[in-house]
Amino acid sequence: MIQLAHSKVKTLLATTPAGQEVTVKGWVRTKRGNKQVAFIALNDGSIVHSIQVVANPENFSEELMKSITTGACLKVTGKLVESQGSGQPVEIQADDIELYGASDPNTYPLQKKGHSMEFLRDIAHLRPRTNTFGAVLRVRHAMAYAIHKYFNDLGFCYLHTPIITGSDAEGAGEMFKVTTLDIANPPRTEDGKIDFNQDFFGKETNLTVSGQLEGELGAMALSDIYTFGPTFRAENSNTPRHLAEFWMIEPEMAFYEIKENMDLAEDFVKYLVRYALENCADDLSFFNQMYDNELIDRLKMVAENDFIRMTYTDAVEILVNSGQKWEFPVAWGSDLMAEHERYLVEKHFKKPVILTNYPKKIKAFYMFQNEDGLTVRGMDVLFPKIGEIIGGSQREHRLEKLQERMHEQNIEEKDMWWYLDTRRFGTAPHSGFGLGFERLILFITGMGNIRDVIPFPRTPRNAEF
RNA sequence: GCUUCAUUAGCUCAGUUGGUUAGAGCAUCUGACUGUUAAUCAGAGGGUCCAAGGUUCAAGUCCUUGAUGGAGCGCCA
Repeated sequence: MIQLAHSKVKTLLATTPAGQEVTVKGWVRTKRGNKQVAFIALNDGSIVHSIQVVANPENFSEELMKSITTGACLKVTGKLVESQGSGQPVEIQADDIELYGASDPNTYPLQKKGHSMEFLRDIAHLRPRTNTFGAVLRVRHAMAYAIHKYFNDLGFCYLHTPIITGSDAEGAGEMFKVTTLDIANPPRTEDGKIDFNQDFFGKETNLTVSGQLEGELGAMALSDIYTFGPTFRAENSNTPRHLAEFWMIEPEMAFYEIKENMDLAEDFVKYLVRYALENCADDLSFFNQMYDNELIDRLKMVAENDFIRMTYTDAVEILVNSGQKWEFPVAWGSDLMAEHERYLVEKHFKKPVILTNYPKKIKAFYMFQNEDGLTVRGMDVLFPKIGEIIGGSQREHRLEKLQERMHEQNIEEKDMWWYLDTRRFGTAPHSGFGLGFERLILFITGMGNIRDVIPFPRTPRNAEF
């Protein structure tokens, strides 16, 4: 493995200090002290903590000492010793300091004290340098790794589904158009419509809103696949839980029925929560202390307890008999509103809930139809605070039943010939679901707004950076 | 998209019933201090009160419109 001449802060903080010479490189968080001694908190993003560099100003030029301000980048060489102060186990007695890049304190926007999340969003190019975003980005990385590890260990195959898609029947919301046509003066057909035959792909194309349909094609050959990639929805959604560009994990499994689908979803999420508790302890402690005192307790609760599983019909009965006053009335056949889902998860059960067997009229055409003729085998996993974290279903694998639903929803068979082929040739029961990656990170970190768990959020009227 | 709240110093905010020269903490700068921990102490500088229009003798404050941001809701992951 590569050996660098400098050490990460994370490594040094876990090293037994014996006066050994070390070199560290990072960005200054704070400097304090007097003419006799200066304390520099240096952070390189390897861990939420900074390392304390102790410098005797007499050993360095006045110009250098003045340049060491919040945000400046330094290379420090010195002796790693046990700290005389009580705030940290080790510190570096600096012998040599090199200034890589100064940072004018009058114009550098980050200060040592707290900033609002809204302000930090305006300087998203610099916010990774804060404790909070460093921690978010490390947790985000750890969760991405854990997702691949989980599925790899289970023998799933990572399938790359297309980002540019030519299918417009997915029905998961408004799509972003992809075109190379001159939008000011597009070519027209004889009847005046835009002639997409002259476009790059020779047809109308969009950014994907889901990799599911292509994922099913993979599952019908490799048995168990998952996708993990960016997803785009051109919906004008202005909430702390929606992004126009987000990342989604979509496993798709041949031979899984709805029960196995729920088992996998529950095991998967619990694994990720346990992984975070075991591997992101420093960052989770930081979030628990700074943002949400109940975060770690809540994560443990999710990791250690079974999720509630119940049908839509039973949930409606609970809601009707709850005695609550609803802004939207509860009735069998209508979709559950946020207030209903929150009541079930946060008040009634106080733990995650998986709802299944929804009325077919409110769910997508591809969901498996139950014997009752009324419901389909969809499932939603509902979490406290963030609501729906997973949506999925057992898929309708019977050709005639699938065609029937497509006709009812006016979906053209000719546009979906390749999807229907899986039902024509060796069809099999299969299931899958979608996990919103950023919603997972919201839950794991306890952050309140989805725009603060992705490096560069894309939302209506905002595509800066 | 709907509803609602907000926008005052670099940041976070206060600003009373519309009334003289718009304040605080932090940050910055200067000085003090021999080990600090969001260091502390003393002083200084720092303002197009979101924009445009209106009411009024007088607007940061009231009205209208717009912009931006937050929250709730819808759509969903």
